[in-house]
Amino acid sequence: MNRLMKPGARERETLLNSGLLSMLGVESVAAMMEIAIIGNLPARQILFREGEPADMLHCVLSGYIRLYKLDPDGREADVELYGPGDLVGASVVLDGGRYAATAQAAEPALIARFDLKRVRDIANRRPDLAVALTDAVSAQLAKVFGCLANDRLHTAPQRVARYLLGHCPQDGKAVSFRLPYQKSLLAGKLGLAPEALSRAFSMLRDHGVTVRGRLVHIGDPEALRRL
Amino acid sequence: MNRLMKPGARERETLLNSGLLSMLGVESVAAMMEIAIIGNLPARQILFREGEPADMLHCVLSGYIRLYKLDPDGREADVELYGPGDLVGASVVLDGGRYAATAQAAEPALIARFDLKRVRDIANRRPDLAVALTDAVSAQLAKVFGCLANDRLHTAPQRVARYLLGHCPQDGKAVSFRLPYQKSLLAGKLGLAPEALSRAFSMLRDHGVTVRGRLVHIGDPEALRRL
DNA sequence: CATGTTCATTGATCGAAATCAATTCGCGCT
DNA sequence: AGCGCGAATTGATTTCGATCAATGAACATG
Repeated sequence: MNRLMKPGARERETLLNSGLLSMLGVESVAAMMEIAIIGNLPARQILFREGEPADMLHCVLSGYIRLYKLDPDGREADVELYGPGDLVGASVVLDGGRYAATAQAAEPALIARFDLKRVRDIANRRPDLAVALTDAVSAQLAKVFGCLANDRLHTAPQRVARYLLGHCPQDGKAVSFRLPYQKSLLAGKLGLAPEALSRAFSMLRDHGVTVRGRLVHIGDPEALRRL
Repeated sequence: MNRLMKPGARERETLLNSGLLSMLGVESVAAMMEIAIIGNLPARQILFREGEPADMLHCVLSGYIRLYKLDPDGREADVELYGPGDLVGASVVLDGGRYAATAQAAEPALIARFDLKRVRDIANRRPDLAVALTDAVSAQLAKVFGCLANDRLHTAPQRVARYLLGHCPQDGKAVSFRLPYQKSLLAGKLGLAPEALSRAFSMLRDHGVTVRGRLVHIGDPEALRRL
């Protein structure tokens, strides 16, 4: 990783608004800031690999981090996609565990890193950190439950429709917005091959969805909700 | 729920060996025992429903609890299956969240219930509880990641083979064992229709797996590992 | 021991999505 | 603005698993 450094003003600002730090009291925030190390990752850089001893907790400041598992013959399955404010690597038992999956920068990214041992030390002294960690991991667990059920219950076009709805600024009226990352990433996140995502988009054309490049226009959100 | 009661000697013993309590110091154990309520559930009883305000944490003492999500038209997708020692309902933010899925007793079950507010109070005083909770939820998260990747990467027979291998007492030699629950439950856990599980078993017959009722015999674990 | 009910298996059909292959498009570069 | 490469689309094919329907096995019940 390039350019390890202490957090500057910008990074502190972003960290303060992150899922984890925003839950903490001022003293715990200070303690975490103290041990934070900022690093920037070039695209495709591996943050950690499945099975490695886990020694770091990470928080995304900008960019996206893809979490995936490998099968014996090298195929990859994405299990999570972390964006700004998200905690990466919390699926690890706080003490002495190993990473459950591989994390890779999907694009150039800025992250904060925390030494896991020191996090644990702080958590043992400051319950608000421990509780905030539990909350963060619980929220992730709930999200993955949703993803798993979504996979098992819905077809590709339905999953895409739900994703779009979840990213509509408001509800009810027509909207346009930009996909936050490239389509192959989105496909992975939804558990689809890129081709399947493409086909899903073209089916949704009949339901008022227009896509050009990363620009998506949704004519009638209600129609999408009904599938 | 029938017969609410304080934990007796048997229940205390089981609780002490549970995933959560076994990680705690004696004082935290005592505090948790203090607020534990034992209940037994008849088969099919609902413990809580998706979307309800979450006010209880549960620990399975015996039996199995099925966690599932519903889609609009009433179809169910199992997302987790909890057995003795497992923590149910931890996918809930500790403060004021709602249950992310529905929990149902898959068979007659004995559980311990903890008032979530009081758990949070204890966690705020006793870091070891907060940290143990984080660990428990982290472990669940890692497990679900594995499940999601498994779903996306492997076919039905492969998933069944992996399940069987994961439940083999030892490795390398032929073994027999009993499925811990009925096959329809196993099918749900693996994200399969019961028919698909049946077919998977019959394919595995050609690879040294014999099934009669709940009894499974595995002739050559190595053959299974190679698919 | 008989009986009814739930659970499991088997067969046949259908639909959804992975895969392979071939263009085409969009985007970053100079 | 045009170039070039990776990303995205489209088409054809195949595989896998859901679903429906019917039979068979296991189990609790009286």
